[in-house]
Amino acid sequence: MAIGERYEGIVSAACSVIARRGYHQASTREIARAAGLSLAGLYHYVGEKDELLFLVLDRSLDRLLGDLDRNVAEARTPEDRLLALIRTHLEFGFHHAHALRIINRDHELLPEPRRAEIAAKRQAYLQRGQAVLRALDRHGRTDPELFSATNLLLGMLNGIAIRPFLRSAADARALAAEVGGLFLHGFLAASARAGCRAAPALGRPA
Amino acid sequence: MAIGERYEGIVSAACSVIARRGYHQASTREIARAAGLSLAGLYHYVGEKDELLFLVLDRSLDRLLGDLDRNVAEARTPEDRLLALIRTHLEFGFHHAHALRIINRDHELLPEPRRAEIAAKRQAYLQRGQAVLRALDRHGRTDPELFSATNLLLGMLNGIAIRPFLRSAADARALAAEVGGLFLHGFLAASARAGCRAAPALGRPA
DNA sequence: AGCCCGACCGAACGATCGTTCAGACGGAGG
DNA sequence: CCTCCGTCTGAACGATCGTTCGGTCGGGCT
Repeated sequence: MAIGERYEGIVSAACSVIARRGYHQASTREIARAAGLSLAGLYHYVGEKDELLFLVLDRSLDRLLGDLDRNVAEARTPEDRLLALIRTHLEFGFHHAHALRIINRDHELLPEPRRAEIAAKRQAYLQRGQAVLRALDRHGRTDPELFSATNLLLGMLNGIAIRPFLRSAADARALAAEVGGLFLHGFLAASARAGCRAAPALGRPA
Repeated sequence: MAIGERYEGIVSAACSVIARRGYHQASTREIARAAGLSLAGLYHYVGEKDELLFLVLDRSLDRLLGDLDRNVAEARTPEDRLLALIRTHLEFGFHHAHALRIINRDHELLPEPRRAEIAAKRQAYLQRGQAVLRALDRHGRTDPELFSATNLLLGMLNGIAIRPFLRSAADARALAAEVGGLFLHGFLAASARAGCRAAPALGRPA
């Protein structure tokens, strides 16, 4: 077995066990068993349990950010960049469901200073989304408004990326188109600041 | 101290501690301390730790469903019913942030059979949302499409209800109007089934 | 051959967990 | 007065947790 291969096996075992049981319920013994090592053998490779969670989070966020930057860079229009972001997130949720689950559920459980390092990468992801929306804005939205809109979008994506909606890669792409259409129309049309009540062109006169 | 008052104090102490620390990290000793009892005193009122989580979830979901039904019944149009749902959810998130956090984060941790009982109430809430969207649909969406749209909407709401966006009740109302406008435009305008690419009236000719 | 060192294991450490039990306290009912 | 019962407690139980330590094994180097 090549060196480092064991290490990869440990990280992926930790990802699987932590995703299924939650970080604090995932015992080091169970992770060691999933990785095919004894408990002491696991501690030969990692210093403490926190390091396992950090490894999973750090690698997953790096991959997600890499996918996002690659896919957004290929898009030519602001609309396509939004659709690329949505598609990237949903495809990541399909291909790495365990990792996304941990990112959204267990990211607060890390002790400092590793928690800050992960939080920075999460914020970097949020800012990518905010930049995409800013380029798309027609209403002169302020930064706080764009920030909350970004959270709305990511909330939508995470709400469906976790649950078993995505059974195939085609599902992910179709759902991306659906979410893209819905959010794009709403974001472009809605006047965000005023408490506008309903769509004016509803065919229902007051 | 009136009878039952202690019980209420225990439930609210459990809600606070579980929300802050997570269910499995919230020890029965800490909950007892927060309720002003000894550990054994807590067990005089509660059979096991699971019961504490169940009590918090059950009461919170009852209150959320009650609020929703009351507010939706007051609305006269399908659009207003959607806005009432959004406002109800965000106001619940503001007034009972601890409870909503537990509902969204710890609802899977209950053992059977209580887990099924809570899941039924969660599904009842989802179906309320699905019914509101069905009445609003113009595109003849199928039930699975309405189901995923409901999850999109609730994902948006939970994404912002958790984080410290809501600093005041006025914030909750303003954000409800913003979310309502955004989602309503998107839901009414988007053609959900086809993979429509971008808004056609963007002023950008292909 | 002798040696070293990374890989790995069995067994144990102290801490904390959920839960239980025998009993103390105090007021109500006889 | 005594007794009963609901309320509440200190102290402990066994289980499981994260972590550590002493030691074994085997292949590469000299």
